[in-house]
Amino acid sequence: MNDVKARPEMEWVKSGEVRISDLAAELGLTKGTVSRALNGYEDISKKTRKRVMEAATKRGYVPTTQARRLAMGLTETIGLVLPPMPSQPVNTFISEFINSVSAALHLHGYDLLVHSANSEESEVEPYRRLVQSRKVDGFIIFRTHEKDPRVNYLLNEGFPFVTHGRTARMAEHDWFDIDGEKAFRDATSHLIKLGHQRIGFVGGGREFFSAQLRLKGFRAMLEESCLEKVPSLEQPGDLTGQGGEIAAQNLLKQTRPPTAILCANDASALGVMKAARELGFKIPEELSVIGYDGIALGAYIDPPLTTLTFSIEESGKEMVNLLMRRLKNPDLPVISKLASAILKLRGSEGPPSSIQNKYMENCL
Amino acid sequence: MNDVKARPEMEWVKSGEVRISDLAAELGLTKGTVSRALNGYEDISKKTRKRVMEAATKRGYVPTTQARRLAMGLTETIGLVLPPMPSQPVNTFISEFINSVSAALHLHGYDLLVHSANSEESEVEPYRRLVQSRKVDGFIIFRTHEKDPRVNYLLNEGFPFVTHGRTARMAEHDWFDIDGEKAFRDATSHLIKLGHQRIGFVGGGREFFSAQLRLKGFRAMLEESCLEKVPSLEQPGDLTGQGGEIAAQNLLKQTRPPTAILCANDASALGVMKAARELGFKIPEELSVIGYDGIALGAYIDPPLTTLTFSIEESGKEMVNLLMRRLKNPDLPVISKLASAILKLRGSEGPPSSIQNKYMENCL
DNA sequence: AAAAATACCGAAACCGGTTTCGAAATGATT
DNA sequence: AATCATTTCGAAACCGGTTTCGGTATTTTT
Repeated sequence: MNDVKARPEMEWVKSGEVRISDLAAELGLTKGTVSRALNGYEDISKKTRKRVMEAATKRGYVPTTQARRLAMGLTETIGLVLPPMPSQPVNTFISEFINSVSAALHLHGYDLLVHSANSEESEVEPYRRLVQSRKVDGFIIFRTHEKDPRVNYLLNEGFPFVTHGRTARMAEHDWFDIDGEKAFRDATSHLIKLGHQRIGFVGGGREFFSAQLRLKGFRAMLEESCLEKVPSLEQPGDLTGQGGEIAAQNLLKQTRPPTAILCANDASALGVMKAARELGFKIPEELSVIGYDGIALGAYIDPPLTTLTFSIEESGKEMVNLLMRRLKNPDLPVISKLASAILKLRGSEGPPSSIQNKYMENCL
Repeated sequence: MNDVKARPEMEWVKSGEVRISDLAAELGLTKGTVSRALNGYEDISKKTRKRVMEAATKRGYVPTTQARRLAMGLTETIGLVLPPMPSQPVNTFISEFINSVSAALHLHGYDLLVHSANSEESEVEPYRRLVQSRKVDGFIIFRTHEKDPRVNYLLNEGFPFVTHGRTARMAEHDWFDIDGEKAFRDATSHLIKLGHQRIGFVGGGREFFSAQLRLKGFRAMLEESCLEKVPSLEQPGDLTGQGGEIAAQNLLKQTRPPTAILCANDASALGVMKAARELGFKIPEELSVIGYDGIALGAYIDPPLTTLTFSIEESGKEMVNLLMRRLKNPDLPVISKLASAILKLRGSEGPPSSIQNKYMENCL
């Protein structure tokens, strides 16, 4: 029927009825002794330890978390504040990220407290509340800004945290990031090698540092390849499908539209593809599109979306490792880890149609 | 620069340094009195209450959560256990759901503890751990099975919870659900009215009760419309894109393939569309496809996916309301709420090509 | 003005653990 | 056998709040 009776020794005793004092009384010991026996202190004889542990499992004793945490002065909980979401419907990233972070934390005996952000109040307010009420021992922050008020606040408080993404103060805190700059250099280079000369770029909002770095990688590769930087080919976006649509319209209605568009994430890439279809551009024959994020869904559309992908699970694990290290020893020097995204060719890019290929100039 | 100095009265005092005993000493009161003053007890004079509250805000006092919770014997925390995720890549639902639940809980002063499930262990194990260690006061469960071991366990323990989705024991616990049966009746009816006679169905795995109900709605409407039930047109699925692909191949390679396919969720619908493209079926001219979930991304593919949609935010809110009611008074009779999904026509369905329309028979 | 009722606050127990300290019991040393 | 070192556990403080109970001080009643 179910797993409930998989533990015969529990004899249908409801959980959570037995306290440490019950156990102590039953064994003729004090609760201090029982506690030390259970926690592996050295000053407990093998015999009593065995006796205590057997009684504990027999009675199904599990220490009450709240009491333990109060006594030990820590919460064994990490906070994760979700960004306001109305603007980000296509967010498969977040659930995977939460899942991997939660799993990694669990290995260290930590819990994950997920808090939602209220878009009306300041971005730091949730953090402040969690810090002041001492609900968490540390934070995992993602979607960093270059000047990030959350980072400023926590640094000022001396409160532990790790970011997913760099900030202007990255020398002062632990962080994990994907090398978006290199990723976009790679993607740009790939397009250039295919023969593209006019490449559009759909950005991800000035507020996100990572989006800036992606743009930087794009520009760097253009320059390296002696392609002129055309301001009108760089369109702002907002990491949403809608933003991608608008940006694509701005790009494709130009007299000399780009033959390829690089997008700051997959959601905008989908918007770009939609707008392109509506304007009669065939992908990839007349327009190459490349996204970033590697969302699984991209493999199911037509044509499948070429994208830059990375392991969300690894991200979660690494960040948890960084944070645990920091919690164990707050005085360690800050460290960081930069992982790389890989270009996953799925078919939404290809060589440009021959017409345009006149403007090729030698780089030297 | 940031919001840190938005509170001048705090004077750069690090948070969390002041305890209730400090406050009491400073005011010449006992901590009991301070506590009662802060918590609105009636036996405190207006004057002292004012004095206490002013001192509290001035010193930036915030009670330590762990201590409060221990004293009050509750955790003010709700647990949410994520299903093992490797099989569910297209999961925009979860993040939105977490967000809305978290926001709703926050209004009641509750926190959300998100736990990940380990696919190797029993499904109830995470719940058991959280119950025994008293980390949460209640659970929010989603993706229910008809015979759900988690529900069995919690009912047996008498532990509060609400499910998103019904179960075989739905008379014994609070639940919220979308009326998937009606939704699929509607969708099927819509297809029939368009002229479809052979409609395929891609299921969602026998283990999910909701998927069963969707199938039930599909069958009911077929029968109501005097269309014969063709077993080979009902394919099992697993709520993933891959499952959809396989199911679609099984359907479309038949000698008389369906002219429309109804899918248990959007992810499988995307798989179906991919397989259909690869087999040369034009959507919606030669094949109509309808999904379920209303994922935002469906609007960006070609053709945009017609789907059954519902408000995730409402789901979260309602479930939290049900759970809060239960926590306040555990002895109340169980209640439930059934919301309905609406058919969102986006273009992946249409009338069948004329060839097939021979088999129309009169229903009476 | 004495008695009764009320307002207000202190004292102390309590929530359920952890950890320090010291004492008793045991074993080793000379 | 007396002394010293070790092992092992009890006692009690502590974490930081909440809540019950009872006792003054004050006000109201008669």
